[in-house]
Amino acid sequence: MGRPPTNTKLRLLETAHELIWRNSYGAVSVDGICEKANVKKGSFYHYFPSKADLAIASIDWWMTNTIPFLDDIFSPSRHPIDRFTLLIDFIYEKQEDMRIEFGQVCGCPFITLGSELAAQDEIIGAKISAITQQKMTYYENALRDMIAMGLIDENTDVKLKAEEIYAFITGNMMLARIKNDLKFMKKSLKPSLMNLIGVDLTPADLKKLTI
Amino acid sequence: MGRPPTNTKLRLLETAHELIWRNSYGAVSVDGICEKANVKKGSFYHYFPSKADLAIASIDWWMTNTIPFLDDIFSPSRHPIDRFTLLIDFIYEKQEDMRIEFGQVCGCPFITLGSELAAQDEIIGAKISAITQQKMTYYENALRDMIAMGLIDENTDVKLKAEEIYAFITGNMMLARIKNDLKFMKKSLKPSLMNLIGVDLTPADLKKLTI
DNA sequence: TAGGTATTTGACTAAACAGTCAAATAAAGA
DNA sequence: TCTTTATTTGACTGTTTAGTCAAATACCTA
Repeated sequence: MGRPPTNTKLRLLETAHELIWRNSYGAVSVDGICEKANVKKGSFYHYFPSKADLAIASIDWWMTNTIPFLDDIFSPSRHPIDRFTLLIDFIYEKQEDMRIEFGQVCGCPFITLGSELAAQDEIIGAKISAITQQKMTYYENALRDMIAMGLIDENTDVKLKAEEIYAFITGNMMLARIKNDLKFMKKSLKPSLMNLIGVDLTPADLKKLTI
Repeated sequence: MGRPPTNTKLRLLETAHELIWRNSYGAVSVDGICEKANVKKGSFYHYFPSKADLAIASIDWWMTNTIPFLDDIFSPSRHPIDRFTLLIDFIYEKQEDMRIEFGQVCGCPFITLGSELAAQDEIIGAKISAITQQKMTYYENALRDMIAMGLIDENTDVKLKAEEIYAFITGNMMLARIKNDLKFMKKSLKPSLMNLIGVDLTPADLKKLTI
């Protein structure tokens, strides 16, 4: 009964995500999103009560899209070291795709938006904090498996280490965005991360970790 | 001859820096800066050709202010380990000051602004990249001194390690801003950093590194 | 084919925005 | 006191902004 749903809402989410990721929340207007998504403004406000609400919804939508990839990458069936190297591959490939398509290394969409808006909007701050926590949980599990396998020091504080890993990857993505340059990420992020985690690899194995 | 200079330009730089740091470039208007600085709009455009120019000038001004502190912290007369622990103290104290004054952990002003604007404005991107490089040079020198003193592995790649350190500290500041929380920075940043650098400390020494 | 419902439209507002400018003013030196 | 020069003022413009709304439309079901 009634008119069936369309993909308008989805188009708005996708477009908003892309434009905000490439540029910034402040630099993107509702008009700009509507034009790119081929949606009239009235439709926009039919689906979202405000620009901020769209930004929040697009974060949720993107995270929902990302979880299956993380579930795959951090599958307990994988060797825990492979989980982290696959994670870096996943991040690098996405960044390289963006760079080729838009000429711009875009970094992490959550962190970029969170950094811009956390001080203005508590809801966004809380949302990004929750995503941060969610991602660190994947790391914690991998670290626990590494301890069980004797790959890292059994006294490793996994919560602390997960936070370190997250800050390290985040910092690198941010710098890649600012410099618009993926060299470090390509050449050094994997071996540096292995070193941070505290896993002992032979120099030969470390060399193989360049993407 | 002629009317003497005033502190108007300086007031604009200070105010712009504070407002943009606390909020974001996009959330701060020229009118807002003028009002807070008690400057009429005509005066603003007497000193700066555009809002973007003021942002760039305020970055330069802030970096110029910061250099004497970095020179002191990274003075070759200090023990290289102390240089890094003092750096973290310096960062933490500033963040804690901001949190108390404004109720908001503000993170690194350069990185926050760079992340927001790098994709829109090449000049800003290049400027922040240069500042990044400048800061890493301090780290490189300290690392070389650490090698000379036998504190870290003599095969350490100092340029690479300096980049890791910078990304790590940056990532932590960013997360502190997003979470509006300095707990990790207070409790764990110093020992985690020492671990990243690869300096061997006794557990007792590590415990002392909490701020 | 008629009725019900979600979607779409386009014209609208009011505020905020960056930036302009000619005129007024303040002070130092001659 | 007069000239010179930098600074300050406030009123102004035109554009962009987020957000509103009543009316039109599309499509499913009965």
